[in-house]
Amino acid sequence: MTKLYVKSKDMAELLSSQPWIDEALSSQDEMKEEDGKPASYGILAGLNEEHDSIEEEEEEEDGGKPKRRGPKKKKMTKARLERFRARRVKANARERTRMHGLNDALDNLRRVMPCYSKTQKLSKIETLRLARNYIWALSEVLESGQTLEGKGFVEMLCKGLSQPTSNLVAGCLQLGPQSLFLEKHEEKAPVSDPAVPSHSFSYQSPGLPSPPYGNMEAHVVHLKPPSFKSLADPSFGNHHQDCTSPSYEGPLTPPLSISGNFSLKQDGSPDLEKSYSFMAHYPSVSLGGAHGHTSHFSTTVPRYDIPIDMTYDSYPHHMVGAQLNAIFSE
DNA sequence: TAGGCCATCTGGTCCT
DNA sequence: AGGACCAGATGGCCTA
Repeated sequence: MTKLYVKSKDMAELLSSQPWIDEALSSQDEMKEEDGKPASYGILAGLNEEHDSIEEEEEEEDGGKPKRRGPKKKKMTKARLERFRARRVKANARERTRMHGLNDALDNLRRVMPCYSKTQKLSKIETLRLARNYIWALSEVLESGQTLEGKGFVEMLCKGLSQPTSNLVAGCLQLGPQSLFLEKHEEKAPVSDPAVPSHSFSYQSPGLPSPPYGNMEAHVVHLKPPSFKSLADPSFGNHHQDCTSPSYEGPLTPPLSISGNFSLKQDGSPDLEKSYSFMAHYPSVSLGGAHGHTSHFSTTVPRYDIPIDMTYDSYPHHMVGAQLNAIFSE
């Protein structure tokens, strides 16, 4: 049964008294079949042109004969109705495409977030909140020129996020990289034996609630560079090229770059063709030795992700270790 | 079952 | 006139 969505019962009665309404209503069911979606809302779609005339008549009816003014309303003929429907279907398709584009952009944003999972996507609103926090946190790092403490970084990222998302982010960031880049400042990371799984990635309960969505191992963690001092070092972005670890075929997310993102080719070198290029301007940013007032960072920071849908046991830790050593052994 | 999230439809508004 | 954008409404799906 088709529903009428109108402002008032009176209006519904008024509209239903119109001769064209039956035809229009019957067409709604066809619409439903065509679009594969309920047409319950705006069931009078395409008939609003007629609403105006109806309301006009109502206003003019006080006292005597309704006077017709303004452009003469065309009767909703079958041809007009069909034209309207065609227009509406086209508009719906455009709107779908538009929303898909929006969702794609949101997906791209998810991929460059500190915590990314294909299996458990952040909601739209949480993605935007996390993005805001992420930008904020990175800005803080740039301004202070210091590395954020792991806990502080997590706290900044989780500000304003829902509890489940906070748990997810906190859990992801406590998986290992945090301790990794904190250790870096204490001592040079020893070159790990590629054959031996990296201890840094052995999951230890961080004392935080478990992520609500599956295992830790199901999420991608974007590793942070040890400090943003490295960003100012032009040689930093080349580390991944020197990495001699076996080529990893997993889903590397776009590596983060201050100046944009780049994609990695199969051999691990940056795919400049696919790189985004936008310059970030940071006025008077002090980066531990970096000079200048407006910094154009053209260096890139490689990001290495733990692939999703891969259990801890199956994950090639030695590759992670090699990659991390390449990053952090500066 | 309620609430959150999402995709879609829809009509209005603005712009080209 | 037609397209882009927007916000409201709706129903489906999923989870606690």
